[in-house]
Order: sequence, then C-alpha cells, then structure tokens
Amino acid sequence: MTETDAPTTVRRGPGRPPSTHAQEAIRVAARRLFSAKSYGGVSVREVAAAAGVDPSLVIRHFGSKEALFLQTMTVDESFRGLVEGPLEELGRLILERLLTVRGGAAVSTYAALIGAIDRPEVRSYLEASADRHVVRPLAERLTGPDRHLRARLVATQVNGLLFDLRGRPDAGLAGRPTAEVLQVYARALQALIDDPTA
Amino acid sequence: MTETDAPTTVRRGPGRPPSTHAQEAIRVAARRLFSAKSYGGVSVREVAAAAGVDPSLVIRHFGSKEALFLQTMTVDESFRGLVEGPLEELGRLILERLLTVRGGAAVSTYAALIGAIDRPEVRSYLEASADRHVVRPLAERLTGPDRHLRARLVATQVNGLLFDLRGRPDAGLAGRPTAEVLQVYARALQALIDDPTA
DNA sequence: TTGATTGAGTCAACGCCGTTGGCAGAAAGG
DNA sequence: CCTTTCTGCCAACGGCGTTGACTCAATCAA
Repeated sequence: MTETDAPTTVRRGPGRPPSTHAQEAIRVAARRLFSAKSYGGVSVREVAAAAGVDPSLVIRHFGSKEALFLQTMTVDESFRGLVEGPLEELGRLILERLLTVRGGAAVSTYAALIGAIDRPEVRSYLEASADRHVVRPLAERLTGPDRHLRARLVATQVNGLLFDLRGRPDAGLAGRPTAEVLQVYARALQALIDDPTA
Repeated sequence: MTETDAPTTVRRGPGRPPSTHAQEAIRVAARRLFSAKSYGGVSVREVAAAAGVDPSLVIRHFGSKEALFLQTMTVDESFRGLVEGPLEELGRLILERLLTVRGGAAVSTYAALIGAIDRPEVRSYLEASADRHVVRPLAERLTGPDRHLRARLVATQVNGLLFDLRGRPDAGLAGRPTAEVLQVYARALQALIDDPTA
C-alpha cells in the first residue's frame, strides 16, 4: 500500500514500533489515584508502582507529572453539549447533566482538577474548557443585555457548585439529596439565563 | 475564651521569655509570598530567606508549613458581617463588601486558600468559615422554604465568584469591570435570597 | 543477513522539598 | 549558683519530580 492512504497507520521510519501497553496501564492507574486522592497527594512513584513500571518511565512517556495529570483528567466529554436545550429550562438541564450523567463523573474529575488549580496549565485548561463548552455557546443563545457576561457568570455558578461538591460523590450539599439541590440551584442559574428585560 | 485573668501576660515559669520578633517577620513574609504565588509555589526555605531566618526556625515556631499558611491566610475579617443588611438588596450588598472592602483583600486571600484546597485542613477551614459567616446567619434571616439549602447555595455562588476571580486583583471577569459583574451577579444571588413563594 | 535506527525499560543519581535532632548561647526564675 | 525555657544555627533524613546513561527489542533499508 502507499503512504497516502491508510489513515490509521502513521508513516514511520525504521525502528521499534511504539507500544501502548505500559502507557495504558499508567493512564488507568493515574486516573484511579488522581480521582481518589488529589494531584499533590499522589506521587509519580506511586502511579508507577500501581502500573507496575519504573517511575522514570512515567516521565519518559508523558513528559511530566502535570502532563500526565492533564492527559488523564479531562472534563470535555462531560461538558460537551452542556448548554443545549430550551432556554426556559436550561438551568435545570445543565445541572441534571452535570450531576447525573455518567454517574457524576464530571464532579469527581472536576474536583481533582480544582485541587491542582495552583498549576497555571491546569487553570488554563479549566478556563478554556468552560469557555469552549459553556460561555461561548451559551452567549450565542442568550437574548437581552450583557449576554457574554451573563453566560460567563453561569459558568461561575457552575464552578461554585462543582467546587462545593468536592469529595461528596453521590450525596448532595448540606445533607440534601442531589435532586433538591438541583431544583433550588436551577433557579439561580435561570436568573441569569432569562432575559432581564422581558 | 476560657482565660482566667491577665489576658495580656500569661503565667510563666522560669526561662527565657518568648520573642515575637522573628515570628512577626516570618508571618509578614509568608503573607506576602503566599498571596503573590500560591501554597505549593512557595517553599519554607523561601519564606525563611525573605524573613532573614533559618528554615528550621519557621517549622519550630509554627509547627508546619500548613499551620503557618492557615495562621497567616485568614478570611474571617473579610467575611464578618457579610450577610447583614436589608434582604431586598442583600445580593448586591454581599458582593459589594466582598469585592470592594479593604481593596479586595478577601479575593486575593481566598484565591490563595483555594489554591491549597488539596489540603484537608484548608478545606475544613474554608467550609467552617463559610458556614459561620454566611450560611448560618443567612439561613436565620431567610423566609420561605428550603432556607438552609438556599443559604448554603448563596455561599456556593460566592465560592464560584471568588474562584473565578483568582489572580485578577482589580480587573473584573471576562474583561468587564467589577461594577458590571457585581450588578449582574447580584441578580443571581437575589434569586436565592428572595422567598420563592412570595 | 547485516546494520542502522527507534523506542522500551532499568538503574543510579541530581537538586529541591518539608521536617527533625543536636547543640551553643541567652534570658528568666528558684 | 543551677535549672529551665526559649533562640538561632547547622547538618541531616527521607521523599519528591526529573534526568542521563545504558541495555535490549523490534523494525526497515541495503
């Protein structure tokens, strides 16, 4: 076959082909440990031991501890399509998707990311992620004044909720079940989604 | 609070009297560095050098890096009396106090604390602080259903705003000035403060 | 087949970190 | 006096993220 087709295989020169075996083991171990503990609470040596590889191999393959963290802890899948649906009930819809979809994976992953918010690259990723999946698509749909600012502040409200839900996988806030929290907080989101002049 | 008498001088036995000289230098240096950088971005050795003392002395006097952090970075002064005032405009009042009082010291201090949210003791302090200064006093004043939950979610909204304001001392959010952010976000807070059945 | 090239995996080490123990001296009380 | 208590300094510990040197395996080109 020629090198112009076969999109699944990349043109490579001589040499041993890359193996995804250890990489996957590291990724799985890192995802589990980072979710259970936190960025600072997990050492590269610990991830390596859980994956059954040498600590230096982790850095070799992923560049740095922070790069490994960013590659394994992503929220884009949970955020995609978050602000779709009728505007009149979008506040409730957003929260439903965040808290219930995929067993609340967004919550625990976001918790880990917030725990590493010290790191400039983590902060950049979270800002870009919120901008791409929430602020910009929502601002386009809103009507009335201050559309971009209102969309940004909806993201702020979501950040606050995800921040406060840290470490409480299924239980809600202040001892309240998720459904109750969802219903009340949806009103607050809706206050920024609705056109204030209408 | 259970001191018997002589609040300024403590009963002491023989020995050299404690000096507050180095402690204060360490406290000042720590406050400045932790505010400018973050918990993880400042080393004990760095604080010690800025204060002109030995690194081991920092630990000797404060117990640990985390204890020094918690002793120097407190938000209670900024939070006290935060939810006082007429309920009809309390949303605006809360944000005004947070963003403008004492040059926004609450924002930068809170940013540093959030940056160390990994640490269980830091998380406990923030939760207790929000509970003491926001949730409980506000819940007592609210009317209508779900008073405690609504008060808790107002704190959640505040957390979201302080989280998103990280590192932007005076500038607002999304390029908007503080006043504009304040006015719009106040509506969102007010949506939880107002009695939904009224 | 042979040789070059590329990546996998191992080991020891580097510099920095928070923290601890030991020790010399100073300032108080008995 | 001696004892006690605190200061300040030094060296060291174990752990951290990361790097360099090295061996070995797998692939391609000649």
